[in-house]
Amino acid sequence: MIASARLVQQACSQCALAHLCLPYGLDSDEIARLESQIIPDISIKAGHDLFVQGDPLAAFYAITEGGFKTAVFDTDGLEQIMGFYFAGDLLGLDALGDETHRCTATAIENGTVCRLPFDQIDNLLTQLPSLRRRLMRLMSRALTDEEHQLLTLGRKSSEGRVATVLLDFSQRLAMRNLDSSIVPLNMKRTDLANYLGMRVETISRVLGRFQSKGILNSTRKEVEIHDWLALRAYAGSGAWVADQ
Amino acid sequence: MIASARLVQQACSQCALAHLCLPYGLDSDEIARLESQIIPDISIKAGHDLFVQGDPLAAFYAITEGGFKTAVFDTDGLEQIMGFYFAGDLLGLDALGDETHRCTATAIENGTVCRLPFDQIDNLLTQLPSLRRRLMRLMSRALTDEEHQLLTLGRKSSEGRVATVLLDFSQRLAMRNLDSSIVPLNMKRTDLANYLGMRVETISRVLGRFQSKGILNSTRKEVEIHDWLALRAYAGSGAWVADQ
DNA sequence: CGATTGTTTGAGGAATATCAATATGTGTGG
DNA sequence: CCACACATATTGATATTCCTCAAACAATCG
Repeated sequence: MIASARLVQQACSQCALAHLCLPYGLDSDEIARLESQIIPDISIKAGHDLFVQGDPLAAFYAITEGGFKTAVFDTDGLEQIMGFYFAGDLLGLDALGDETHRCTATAIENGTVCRLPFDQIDNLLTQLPSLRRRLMRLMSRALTDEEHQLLTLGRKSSEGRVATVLLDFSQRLAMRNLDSSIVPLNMKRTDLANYLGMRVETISRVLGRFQSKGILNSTRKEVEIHDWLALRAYAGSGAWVADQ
Repeated sequence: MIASARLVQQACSQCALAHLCLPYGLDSDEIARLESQIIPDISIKAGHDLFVQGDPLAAFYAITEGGFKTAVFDTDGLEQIMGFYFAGDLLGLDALGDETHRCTATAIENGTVCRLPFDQIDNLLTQLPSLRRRLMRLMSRALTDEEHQLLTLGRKSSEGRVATVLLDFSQRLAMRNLDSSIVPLNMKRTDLANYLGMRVETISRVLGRFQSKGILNSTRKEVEIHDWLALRAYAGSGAWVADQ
């Protein structure tokens, strides 16, 4: 599982996830200056928040173990889950604009994080253009991810949505050199349903249909992908809208 | 109409839309340096692209007249419209991360733009921290907007979606000191439908229903809002999901 | 003015939500 | 370590929303 993989050393320079994280693209000297500022190995229990929507930006967090969800809450209390994040992902970039968090980040299982105090990072930013570029790049990636999600919610059927999220998780496993054919679903079904704009029962049924077609094998905690082509077909055009 | 309003002078320092645009928050000296770099008053015809997904970032564009849509295209050619933009809005920020446009910007009607060549802006960025902050802020706002849209697509019924987009457009009129109760719908219904993840027929029916309830008056080109409370109620919880 | 494009309206059907019941898992205290 | 209570997941039956297809209507452009 992504969750239980312990791929991380104390310091960035020895961290197996550095290529996904903030240090990527920095030289060893710059990494040294960065890692002197971070507080590694903070453990977070399932259900606890790293930060809450509206909080002033105090720190970024690099996930070293476990999984998190981010969500925004409407004025009416309507919740929309924006994304799921796993070891190697960086949380808190959402607050870069006005130094206030625009979403809430909650652990979906026990895990550990590195804390990167914002003051210190901000200082480093003025000194290290490469770090500034890296941060910009990560922020830009966040925008791209949200756009993909908009496309998923706007244009795809329930089968297309489920196929898409499975392939997305799978690809993120591959980026971590983990088995991409076994996709853990550590979040609750309600969270997944909320993220995909559908209901838990529908998720259940779609997974059931995929399983009976031999596309995958589904249990409560994970999905094993068998027929990649079929799944990609569902994710691609598995929609009521090939036209318009 | 937003579209036909000609609120703009040649230069930023005299531009009625400066408070929405890049110059906001800069002092007069900084604005002078910025406006010396821009090419104002470029006219764009309906249907033409300012930039295309995949293009290297050459310039930002400030809309001075008219309206634009941005869209991303899937590998399968699936199109999702990401947003609509009007006079005072800045286009091209999507490319800040890797200096490549992630979406296509198309004029939905004839209009004019100011061109801000990226090289020049990039130079200014190293010299003007306030401009850097401003750009960051605008990028962050783009993220927030997309998150709202995710909530709309993920959680709201068709009536909720239509109500939401009308109130959004209305609010943007208010920010420009225009009559916020008369919302022009200059884009085609298909574009609006695509943006909202629904079909043109459904848009039509929802507007019809709203009209017959006295909430608004709808013509092909614009909507006049009468009952704000009702519309807000639809936009807020006008959804199949108050729970979960 | 005709051709084309865009919008509205109607009837029917498919996808997915809702409600209800069952089954499976998970944690806690004895 | 077991048993019970509670949370979560699946399955089934029904209802509703929204899409699909078809046609009429209105606007726009040459």
